[in-house]
Amino acid sequence: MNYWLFKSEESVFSIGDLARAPGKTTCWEGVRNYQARNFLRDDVKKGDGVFFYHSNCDVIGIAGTAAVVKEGYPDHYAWDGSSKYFDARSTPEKPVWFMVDIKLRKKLRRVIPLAELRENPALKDMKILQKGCRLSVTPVAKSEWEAILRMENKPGA
DNA sequence: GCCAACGTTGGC
DNA sequence: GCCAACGTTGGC
Repeated sequence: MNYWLFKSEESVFSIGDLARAPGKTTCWEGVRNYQARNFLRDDVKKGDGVFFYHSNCDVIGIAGTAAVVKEGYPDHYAWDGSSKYFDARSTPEKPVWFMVDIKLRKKLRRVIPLAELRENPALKDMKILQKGCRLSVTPVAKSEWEAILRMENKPGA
């Protein structure tokens, strides 16, 4: 059982969108970075915990939690010519890109802002907080997972 | 295999 | 909108 953080631009797909999705479940399509692809293909397992992170928006931070309900499988948007995620290098025979399915566990009572995450000493080694980290899928340590969940009810603490 | 140019990400 | 940091591309 591992933990992850998935980034999403709030205006593209938000925690609210996930809550409204059928079965509160969505596939995590469109990851087009090899390092993130490797995580999705090889390491993200059913039952793993996922932090849902809003990027590029007013309140940047962790908006909710989700669980992996389906392990890595080919991202078929890559071979859909009409998709913005199309990539001719990927075929059904030799898929290049992979995705998983996640299901909403819960929307947090507040978005835990990035600035607060940075202030928490328990999170100083967290991947997402490292300078220049642009990976959209990153591992989260168990201690980090628990520390963040404790922040939900402690605004400004 | 090097590396400059370019495109993208994402916080601010 | 700006710009730093990063990943990818492609010429050599």
